[in-house]
Amino acid sequence: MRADAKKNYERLLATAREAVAEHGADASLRDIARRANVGLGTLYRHFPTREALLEALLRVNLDELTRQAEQLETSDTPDVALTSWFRAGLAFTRTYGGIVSLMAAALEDPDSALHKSCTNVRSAGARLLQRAQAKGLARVDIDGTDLFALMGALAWLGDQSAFARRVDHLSEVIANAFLIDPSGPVRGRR
Amino acid sequence: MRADAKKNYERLLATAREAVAEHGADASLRDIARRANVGLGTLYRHFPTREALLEALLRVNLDELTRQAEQLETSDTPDVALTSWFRAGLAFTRTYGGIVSLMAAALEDPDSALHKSCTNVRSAGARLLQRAQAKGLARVDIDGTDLFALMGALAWLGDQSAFARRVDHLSEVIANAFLIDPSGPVRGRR
DNA sequence: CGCCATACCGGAGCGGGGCTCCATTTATAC
DNA sequence: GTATAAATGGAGCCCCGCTCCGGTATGGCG
Repeated sequence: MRADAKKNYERLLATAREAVAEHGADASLRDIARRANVGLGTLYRHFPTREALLEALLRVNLDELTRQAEQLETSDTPDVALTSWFRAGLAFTRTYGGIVSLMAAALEDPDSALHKSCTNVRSAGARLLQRAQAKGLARVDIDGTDLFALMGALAWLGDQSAFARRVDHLSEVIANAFLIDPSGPVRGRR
Repeated sequence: MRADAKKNYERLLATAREAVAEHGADASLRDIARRANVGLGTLYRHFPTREALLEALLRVNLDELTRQAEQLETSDTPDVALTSWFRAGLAFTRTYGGIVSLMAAALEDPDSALHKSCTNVRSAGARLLQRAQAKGLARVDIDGTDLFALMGALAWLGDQSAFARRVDHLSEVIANAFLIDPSGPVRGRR
């Protein structure tokens, strides 16, 4: 890669980070190019699709999330491991607004730049789930995609200002839904 | 209202119904006007905002949903009443794609044309929930807004093609999360 | 050092969207 | 039949995503 190209690439990425943090996943690409002092054509050459740009932005975080799951796979309390990973995933979705629908779409589109990262996350979560299921600590009628879906649903709630502050509470509720507490869950605590 | 105005109003509504059914809540207003053989200005006079148009489209369904809840309030099995209303609400969100984020936003915006219908639905659901809670059949750390949020989250899942076919299953899972079965729930049935 | 192939750049241009505004047309009351 | 207020419709403005290509700068080579 030529020196000027690399410079522009990194400029774009930095600017995109700001813009997406500010306006969510559907930030204006034209605006990003403008703010990076770069032509629109340049942006599109480096990132042919919006997914490609977001992939570059999210790759680090998504890989980190997968790594975390792998690390938690050795835990001897698979239920705790599962819920804490679930929380971590949810926390990640808070870094940028509106990314979760892109990710959901990417799951089904093998050509999306986000496809691989997303399926990686899904499988990582699936393995954590399976370990919990094997010890009778989680419902067995749930699979990795269901787990991803529930995380996505909660992430969507986090994007809606009417519901955002209830996400923590609702994620507990939903976690209780797929976990099985052998000592009998204490429900309706309030 | 002048006769021609009324004619156009109804044409627009009919066309909008088709277009929104086809392209979801963010269907092109320009396109709706075109397909209704009506100027864009005419559309905007009758429906000054997109919310206003959707309000006209959804009013019937939303009122029906509220009515159903009121009817179920006399049920002597409040848990069954709650879940069947929850399902009905979910079924409603399937009539048009992408309406749920509009509704979530309307909940917090008193100026939205959809505000009243949405808060009505929320309160109707809240009453059903309270009855179930009073008989110890539902978690008490949940309120009407939480219920609305969970319905919205499932509706969002229904809009994502990767998750749509799991909605029925996941709605059972989530229903189990806020219901309390006194005989002890049979979890992980599969 | 200077030259040239080529990788790279930028933005004009296209189609489409939301929304406004007002000259023109039309319905209706008299 | 006419006056008048109501209603119309589309041109116009700005934003968007995306493509395409004439111009420009870089880096290797003589």
